[in-house]
Amino acid sequence: MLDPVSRVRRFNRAVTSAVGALDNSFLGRGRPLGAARVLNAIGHGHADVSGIRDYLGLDSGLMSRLLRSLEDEGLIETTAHKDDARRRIIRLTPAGRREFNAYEALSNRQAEDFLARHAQRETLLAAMDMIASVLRHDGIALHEADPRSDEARYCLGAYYAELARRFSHGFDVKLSRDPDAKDMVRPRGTFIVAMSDGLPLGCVGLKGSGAEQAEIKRLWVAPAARGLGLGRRLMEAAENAARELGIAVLRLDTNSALAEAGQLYRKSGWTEIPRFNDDPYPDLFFEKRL
Amino acid sequence: MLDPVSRVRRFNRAVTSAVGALDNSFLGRGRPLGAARVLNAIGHGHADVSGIRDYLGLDSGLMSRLLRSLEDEGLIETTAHKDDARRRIIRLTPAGRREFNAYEALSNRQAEDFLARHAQRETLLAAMDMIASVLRHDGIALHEADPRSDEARYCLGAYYAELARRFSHGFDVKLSRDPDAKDMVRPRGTFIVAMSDGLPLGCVGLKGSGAEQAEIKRLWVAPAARGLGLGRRLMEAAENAARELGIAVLRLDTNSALAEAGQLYRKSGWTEIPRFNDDPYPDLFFEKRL
DNA sequence: CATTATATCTGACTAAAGTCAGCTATATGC
DNA sequence: GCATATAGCTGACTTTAGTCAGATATAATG
Repeated sequence: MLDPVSRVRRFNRAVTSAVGALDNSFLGRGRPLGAARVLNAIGHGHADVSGIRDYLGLDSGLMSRLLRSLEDEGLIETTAHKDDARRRIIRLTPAGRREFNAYEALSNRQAEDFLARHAQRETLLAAMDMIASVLRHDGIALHEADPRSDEARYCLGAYYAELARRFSHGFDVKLSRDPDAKDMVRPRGTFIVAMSDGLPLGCVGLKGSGAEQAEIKRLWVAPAARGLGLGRRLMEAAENAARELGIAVLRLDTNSALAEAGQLYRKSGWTEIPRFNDDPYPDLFFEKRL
Repeated sequence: MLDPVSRVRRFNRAVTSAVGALDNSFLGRGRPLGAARVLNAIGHGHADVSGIRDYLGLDSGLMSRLLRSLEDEGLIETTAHKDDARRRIIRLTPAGRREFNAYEALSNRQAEDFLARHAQRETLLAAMDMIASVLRHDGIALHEADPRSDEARYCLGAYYAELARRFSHGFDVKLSRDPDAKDMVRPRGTFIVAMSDGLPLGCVGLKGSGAEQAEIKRLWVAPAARGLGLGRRLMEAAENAARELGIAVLRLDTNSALAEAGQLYRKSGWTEIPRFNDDPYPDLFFEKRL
């Protein structure tokens, strides 16, 4: 009925009016939108003038005036940067914090109303995660994290849950060769998570032993981020980290039920090798020389 | 990791910047956004001044000036309404049509770029359909349509495809008691589709025979619109139409694999009755006295 | 036909956003 | 130490959006 482009544009129309409604609710606090946006940027942790300017895409003159008006209202304080007195650091005053909290409450309220309109929350949220991930595709950042950190554990939990769903006989971490977290921390190995605006979207572990051989473990990409090439990016990051650590040969095990993963390995220079462990879950084994 | 409200707000942030980008690309044609929006509204078929004003939420004075500026550019022509000379009818000139097409090309281009960034188009489009449907929840309109019309056939096609997916032994329309289209057109019966901004989201058929008994057929709600209470709305509309047509008893058949449907019927005054036909697919039968 | 309502337009205004040149203070490189 | 670069600020300006009170023409009503 509707072609794909029309469907995207239908989405755009729907979303444009919803965004407009949020803007209008922000005007309810008697402050122009520009000033409200600057206040919110500061509340969300942007502390330096040029950072806020870049984030909001504002002209330096305009920015300066908006800061002045917030200062006149007693909502912010500015001090010179410790190492560079040309730069200014912005901080919310207690009154500014209260005002920021009021804006936060408005935003939260709107988000709750949106969710309340829909019975299948999780389906809807998954759709929103996916779209936000595509839109902010360029903003998906990979960084190394401790495998015991919150974001890493979130990814691992999602990974195990997905294996349990996809393996016909389920999945129990305890039966699998659960890599010791210490082996996925430098200098032995590392653990990499992909984050997009606060939401973890993927992970991969490099499990080393100090020897010149290491293993890739726990490659996972959130359903919301599939199709964006994130698996490949994670694998490249893991391989680069391995090279840095002086590792010459990488191995990994996987299961043929995870078709996308197998395809990714074959397309990026991995070769199938015979079984090299007695873990009950994997049935496919790969190797790559760096 | 992120709570539901934060996820909605992450979505809002992503979408706000995307909408801003579209606005900026629209500014590239050397015309303020307000004028561009009016030109687009006209191009999309809004022909009367008050219609455009309501659609865009503009003040009458501002609207008038924007029309004047488009007229000065030679992009539109205004004539008096045939029956009411106070009202003005707006039409694009050939130059206006060209300019409108340029905006359309920009929008289409953006939509294509968006789709190109993602491997799984259909998944992404389904997510966008769902969100647009929730956002435009109030704009989902039910209207009667010929069961042979494009929108009705789109719905029926989706309905059959879904049955084929959900029935363990598939579904073949030819084996089922396919209601004759004539029985779902007034005065015997009717067919109702739910449309949201050009996208069909659901349907239901009322199959009559001229007698005081009729059957409900083909109740379908698009996956993108589930959880919005659309099934109930469609059923109410069908029951109202039945009352109008002087029908006293409604019957329907369904399959226990379609759990949501059975639940809906039970909750809205239907009672289970014994099998009343020999169609191979249904295994549950309901009746309701109006 | 007079009255009232409606659709659109015009003039006069304001607020907000944005632009740009030049200023001041500080930092950096040679 | 001096030239140059950088960060932020100020003043003067323009554009865009929006508001509101009438004005004008036409339509509907009794």
